[in-house]
Amino acid sequence: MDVVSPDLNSILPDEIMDTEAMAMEEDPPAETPAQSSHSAPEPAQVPMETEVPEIVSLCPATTPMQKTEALTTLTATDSTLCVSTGTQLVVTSSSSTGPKMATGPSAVTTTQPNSPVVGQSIAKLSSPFTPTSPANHQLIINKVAADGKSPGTTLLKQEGQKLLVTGLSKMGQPIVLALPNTWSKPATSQGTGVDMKPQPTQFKVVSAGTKPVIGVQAVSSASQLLGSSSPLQAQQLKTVQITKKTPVSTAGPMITKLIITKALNNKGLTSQATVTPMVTGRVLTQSTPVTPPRTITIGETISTTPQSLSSSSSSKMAISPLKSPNKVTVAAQPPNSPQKPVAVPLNVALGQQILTMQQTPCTSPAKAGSSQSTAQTVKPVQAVTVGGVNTPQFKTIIPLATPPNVQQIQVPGSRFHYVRLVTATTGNAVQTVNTSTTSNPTTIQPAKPMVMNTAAVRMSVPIVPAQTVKQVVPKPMTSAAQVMSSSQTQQRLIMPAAPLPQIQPNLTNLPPGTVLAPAPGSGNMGYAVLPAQYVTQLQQSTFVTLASSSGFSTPSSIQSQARLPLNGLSPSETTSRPRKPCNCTKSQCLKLYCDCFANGEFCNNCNCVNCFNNLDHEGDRLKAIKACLDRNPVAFKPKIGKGKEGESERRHSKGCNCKKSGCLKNYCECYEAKIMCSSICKCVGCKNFEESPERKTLMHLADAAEVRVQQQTAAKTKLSSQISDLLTRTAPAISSSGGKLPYTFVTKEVAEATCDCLLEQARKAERCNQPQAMAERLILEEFGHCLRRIISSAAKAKTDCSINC
DNA sequence: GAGTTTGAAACT
DNA sequence: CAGTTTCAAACTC
Repeated sequence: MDVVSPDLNSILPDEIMDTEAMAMEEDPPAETPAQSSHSAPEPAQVPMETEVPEIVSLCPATTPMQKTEALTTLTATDSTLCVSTGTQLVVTSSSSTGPKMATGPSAVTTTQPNSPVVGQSIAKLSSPFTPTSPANHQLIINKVAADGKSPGTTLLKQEGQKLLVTGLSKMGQPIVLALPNTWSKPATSQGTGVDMKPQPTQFKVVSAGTKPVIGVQAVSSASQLLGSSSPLQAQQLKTVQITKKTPVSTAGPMITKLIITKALNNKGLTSQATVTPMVTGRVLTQSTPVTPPRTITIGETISTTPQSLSSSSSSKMAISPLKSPNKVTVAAQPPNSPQKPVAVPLNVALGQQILTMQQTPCTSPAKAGSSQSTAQTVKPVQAVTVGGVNTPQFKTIIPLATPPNVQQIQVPGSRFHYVRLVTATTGNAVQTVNTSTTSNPTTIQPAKPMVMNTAAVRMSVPIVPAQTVKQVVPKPMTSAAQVMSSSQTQQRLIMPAAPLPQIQPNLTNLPPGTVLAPAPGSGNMGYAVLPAQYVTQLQQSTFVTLASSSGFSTPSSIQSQARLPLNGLSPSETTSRPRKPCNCTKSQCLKLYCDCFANGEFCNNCNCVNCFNNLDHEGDRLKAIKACLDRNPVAFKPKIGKGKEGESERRHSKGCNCKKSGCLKNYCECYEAKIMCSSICKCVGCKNFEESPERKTLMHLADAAEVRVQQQTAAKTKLSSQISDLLTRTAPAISSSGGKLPYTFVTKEVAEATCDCLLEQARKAERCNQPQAMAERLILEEFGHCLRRIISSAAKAKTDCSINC
């Protein structure tokens, strides 16, 4: 399973983001199994901004023969990782093919004792993209300086029984990794390939004082599985818990905890055994106004053999920078371990984004399932991407194991009052995921897929708008279970629906409402991409619960929502300014002419004629989608994306072709998206560039007009509110002194007379050809006069009353 | 609101 | 791939 931060997207090496490449990487040539186990590919370490702990100590495991151990006792105090705001974490548990855990800056590489690499068996702090040891099951937390150079560069030295990691943090403070004496041997033994007994390893990285602390605790040595045929290695569990502590603010402490638990089920004893990674993931996000802790629990189970480790099975996880208290729990467990719902509060509002990807040796879960036992079959994966900064899109994929029954569910507040959920007829896992803002920060969830036959499916969808969004466009994946993330505005749920075998489009390009064809042999797995609105509009409530009476099978359910930009518009913009209804008449709203369709949305409240862009014409819609994708594989990707490397400006992916508008009208897609034309545009007479005086003038006018509109709207709203309040107030009309209260003088007649006066002023201004500003002024002045007269009358009446009384 | 302009999408 | 047509939004009156 991969979790990739959107922010990391731009800096992640291709081998990380490209799942295909990863698959290849994880599939070393069969003729070189030994090599793979001893010299795994060098992991690409992802730079990240993480404060480096001043002191890092590594503690040995309790017992060398520890097989399966779930680390559930770690707390924020014993193992913590302090990550500064904006820190990105990429945590990858490596399989035999190579290290698979890496984090950004402030990297700590924890190599298993029996790591193939001698001398680097324990830990490593390195600069960005520094080759790490090929040790399997490595945990790499890579410290990278802001500039990727010396400040964060660390060196790793192993001195006898101690492993020292030296380096300087951003603050120039040395980093020390103290390696217990018991740790030195495993690495060497691994290199020899002799006596590969499990070497329980426990890491504790703790820093003292109030400064950031990085804590990594690993229990058991999964890497020992490599090349080891010992039956004692039935299951090994590696757990890493990283807790982030940030300086306690007045608003409350911000805590981010990352718990990674990886279980390896080493069943086979022969080198011919295959690896069947089972990945179950659950990501729940929930946020509260006070930025509660976020917790992500991802269960991963890998059943493997010594040989299998060298052939495949790796998992990566990248966790986006955590700008707020986070809590991430990643658990990999044996297939048979119980899996329980885990509360994973995640504050999406802070721009976090998590990209979860399933990576398996097989091209699809279906294949994996066909080649493996039921328990070891790669299960459908549920993944959620949480839009973070500039994150364009947020999608949830809920693979099904069975052909679903489509159901309609009334979702209050949703533009689309239906949700297509699919019923799973098989015994595959249906999981109920609950999110709670008060979830236990140290929750560790068993990764075992749950079997919930015909159980109601509930998806609690905490909806929190993301402050910012960053585009994440993962490359096409071969696995049917994927996490899609693109820079589209709308949140989307890909949910099980009726299978449509004839369509197997690129998931990353699919619009909502799409039903994905089941992968061959996948057991009729189907996916439906639902319009995001139904969720988006449910953001009024903290949770959205979708229920299916029949339920559908998923190893886990993940729900999280974030508002994402649409073609460059910020979430707030898209939220506050719903897309216009289309007016298509001839395209049936099944071509990209239709904005609704192009945006991957169903038409709703549109003015279109003969619209097929709805669930009633799902078949036609799907065909149209397929046709569009055939013409343009990225047809449904947002046109506005990030520019070239180093370019922070958004730009049109294709560029415009304007010829007459000068790119200063909304005909131009660049101008419409409020971006300037770029070198890829083919426009003629373009005036939409930085220094263009026309553009500046236009922008100023537009800004002024917008401000004016806002002011007028605000004034109207306020005035209307005041008048309404006066006219509808139910307070006694007679004051305690017996006189009429002033507002009682604003009778219907008075109000009408006032309106007449105002209208007269408007007419007068119109007759005189006064500019609008002057007209408004005259009207407002007249309104002031009217008010004064009313107040004067009220005061006079009160005075008279006082005299009379 | 009707008609025109415009440029992307679709088509050839 | 280029030219043409279709289409719907943007724009003008």
